[in-house]
Amino acid sequence: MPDDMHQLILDAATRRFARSGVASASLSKIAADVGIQKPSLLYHFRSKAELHEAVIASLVERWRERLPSLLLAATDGESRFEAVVWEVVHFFAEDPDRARILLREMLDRPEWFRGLLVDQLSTWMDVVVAALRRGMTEGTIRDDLEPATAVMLATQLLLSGVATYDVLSAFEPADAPSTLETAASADGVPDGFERYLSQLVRFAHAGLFRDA
Amino acid sequence: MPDDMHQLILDAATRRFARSGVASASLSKIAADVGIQKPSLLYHFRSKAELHEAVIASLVERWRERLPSLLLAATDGESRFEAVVWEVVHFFAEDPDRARILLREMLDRPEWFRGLLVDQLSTWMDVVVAALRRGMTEGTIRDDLEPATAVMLATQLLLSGVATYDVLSAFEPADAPSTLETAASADGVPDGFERYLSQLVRFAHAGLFRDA
DNA sequence: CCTACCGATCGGTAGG
DNA sequence: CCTACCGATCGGTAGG
Repeated sequence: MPDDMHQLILDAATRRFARSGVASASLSKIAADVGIQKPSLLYHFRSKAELHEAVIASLVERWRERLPSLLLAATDGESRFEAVVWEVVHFFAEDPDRARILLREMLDRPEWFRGLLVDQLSTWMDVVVAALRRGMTEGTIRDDLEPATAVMLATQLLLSGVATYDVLSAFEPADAPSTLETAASADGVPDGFERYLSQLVRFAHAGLFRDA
Repeated sequence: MPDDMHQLILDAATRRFARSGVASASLSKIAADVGIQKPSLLYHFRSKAELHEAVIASLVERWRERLPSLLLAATDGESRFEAVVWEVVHFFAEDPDRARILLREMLDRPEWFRGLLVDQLSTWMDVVVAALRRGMTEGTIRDDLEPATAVMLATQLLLSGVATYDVLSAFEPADAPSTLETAASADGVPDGFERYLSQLVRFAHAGLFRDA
């Protein structure tokens, strides 16, 4: 883990791509982050385009690892959609750079991203839409929204809400009961961020569900 | 209007900045868009940084022009928040590049953007939050969300929903009743986009309001 | 994994 | 508004 140069480069590139964008992130700086020279980086990844693809592929792969639990959460009994929403928000919140990279790709290559969605998300979308339609006939889901559109909007809210937390928290009440501004809860997520996430989920929830 | 080179450059830069990001948009290409050479552009704007600032300032100025009607919509009687939401969504929808530029700034310079929000939006936020609190006591507004957070989330949903429409519409039903895929309604907004916008507004609405 | 180097492109300046 | 040019940095290659 600590000495797999391939993985170290991938992680550094992910960070740089997320914060500066792919075009503005230079191979020299990514190499410097892991303590090597640029030509050495280009031995592991033959071009910047290949490194870019690898970063995206790694992100997509981690999403696919999570899909089974997402589908389970979507199809089981009780509070199924709430479970899905929490799965999605945790996927982004455990590394906000994921959300930032995806948001940048949406802006940089919209048609490409659209194709990625159709390839990677169609199955998941079918399952979720079917469950939403059941919820509509049961009266738990709002029936004034196109199901697929509602899913996309809810996901976009979670994704962009996590990606831009640093900005959106500008007007958060500062009456945090924590003793340090860097106070973190058990799982390493800062207190303020966690409170924000629960509001994010509640907002997305309201977009899909009828009031209890 | 058509021969004001200063404005032509601003418009071209806005477009390039929105689609490629500031760092990746080159002054040469912006100059070429308006039919001049790069040194000629640098006569109108002394540096790329100055051009960047001018694009942002123009966007902020257009937002400030819209503020009065926003505050009116927020404080008048009946369906006040719905009017505000429509004002905001129209501000972005009439030129989605506005939303794209703002979203990129949030990713590129989060602390700077946070400061901009505090400077430019505090007054507006105070008015809207006060109105939201009244709505909570009246029972029309959901009371399980921090008002300022709810406003930020709703705005972020509208902004990022418009900015990434090309992506998020991937699963939109294609059963449009229009005769052409480029069919546009009276005000020049394509049919599919307009239907999407109304879903966007409905979703944001649900995040703020209780069910009727 | 390195040093040394390539052509292309960047933002910006000189000078007219 | 232009041509001509600057140093810096980019992605990538040669060669070891």
